[in-house]
Amino acid sequence: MLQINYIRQQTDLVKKKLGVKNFGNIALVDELLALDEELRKQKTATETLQATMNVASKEIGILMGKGEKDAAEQKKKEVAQWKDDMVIAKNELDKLEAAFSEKIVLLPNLPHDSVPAGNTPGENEVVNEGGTKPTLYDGAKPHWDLIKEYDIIDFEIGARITGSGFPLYKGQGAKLQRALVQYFLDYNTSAGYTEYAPPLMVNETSAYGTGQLPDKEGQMYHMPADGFYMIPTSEVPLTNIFNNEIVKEESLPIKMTAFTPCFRREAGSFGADVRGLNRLHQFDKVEIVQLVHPAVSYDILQEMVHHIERLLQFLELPYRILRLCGGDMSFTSALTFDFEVYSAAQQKWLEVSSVSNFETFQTNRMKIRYKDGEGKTQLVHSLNGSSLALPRIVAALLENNQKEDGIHLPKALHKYFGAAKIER
RNA sequence: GGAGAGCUGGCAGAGUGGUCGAUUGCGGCAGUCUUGAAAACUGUUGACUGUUACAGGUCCGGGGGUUCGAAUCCCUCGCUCUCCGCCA
Repeated sequence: MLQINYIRQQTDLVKKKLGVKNFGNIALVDELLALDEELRKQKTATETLQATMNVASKEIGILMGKGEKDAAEQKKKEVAQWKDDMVIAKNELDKLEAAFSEKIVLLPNLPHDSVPAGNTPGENEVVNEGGTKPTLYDGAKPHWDLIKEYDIIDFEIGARITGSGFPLYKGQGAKLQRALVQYFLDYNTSAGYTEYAPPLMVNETSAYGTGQLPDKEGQMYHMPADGFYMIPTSEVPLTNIFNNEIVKEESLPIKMTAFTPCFRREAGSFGADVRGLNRLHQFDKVEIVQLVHPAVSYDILQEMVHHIERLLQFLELPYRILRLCGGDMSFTSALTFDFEVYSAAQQKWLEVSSVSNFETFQTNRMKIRYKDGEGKTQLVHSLNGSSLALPRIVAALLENNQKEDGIHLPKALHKYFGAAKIER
């Protein structure tokens, strides 16, 4: 969440940047500032009264200690008179604080200066492309047909067990998942990321910390009996590992990676986008997260982009990298690069990774800080990216590499899959 | 699931209604000593908020209550440990 001090000092800039993000309620900034002023006034008044009462209470204590009971009783009566005022002042303060915190979490992160204006995916800026689109043979099919032909993923049975969007991987399909996960994790850990296997459900505080709440309330599976949410991405538990900690400056950057299934309700999604593996309620993903020194966060963002780009090159998939425009960026992000791979049979670009710098937006909520050279506590910057989301990678691998004699896997996977191709 | 015991500063661990934001030890930092280090000794050392700076306010697992005053008493939730039950 944004820092009120910054909003106070840079009001016009904040409004301008919210405009770039296509935020609909810029008047909220002025509402917040008014509320903030009232809040601080009330706070001063309440605290002054509190200070007076504290002094008097202390005096009573001293009188009691000396055994001057009558004087103490007299003083007690005096202090009791202020109590009602205190209750009123405190109530007012609580009300203002609740109103304030309810509103400040509605402001999205501010976009970085390099974020292009725009509201639709079409306005995203292609910053790099790589690989070559394959030429498919005559009998080529989209992946939803291939998975049946090879009997590697079954949506019908998954739907019977749970519901639509919960695929059942089978045989070579299940093994391919395992191979990809293993490969991605090895690739990340060899780049210095520490591997974690975090909880798959999180509590409300954690979901709030990374910004899923209150923004994405309806998109997570919720367990009301226990107050838990199924994670939509391992970003949530990973980033929360350092929740409320002051880390050593020299321990930065903190690099984390994890494989987890991800759960998304995808309420409101429909149409051709959801066909086959393109959009699921449960899918596997390997994630990278970094907590870094603010001075270098944009260098690290570039480093993470290169890290993921190389991974796609190893997978020999045609890809492109997009700098998201203001209106297409997530609520929490300051700058995001999306990676898409080309899935040849459905002739579509599929998003397989999203790499973002959140600056202090998440760490301000989670209070993840370090002490700088002068001993002052500062918020670290948080970044994350998918490396990678599996289903669409699988879709592209199947479609792009299909041949008469099977699906030829990229070299990098042979060792992990234990074979060079998927056979009928 | 049942019974019991706990939750205090980076860690250990005192504190059971009043000058307690908290004794002490360890650790950290600085200094003395030393060629250097260790040891010893001395000093210093929580976070948030706030102020030009001071002051002030808040924080002893979370929330609520009693009281002039709560780390301390009460309620409630969470977590940890021990025992029993069940179980991958």
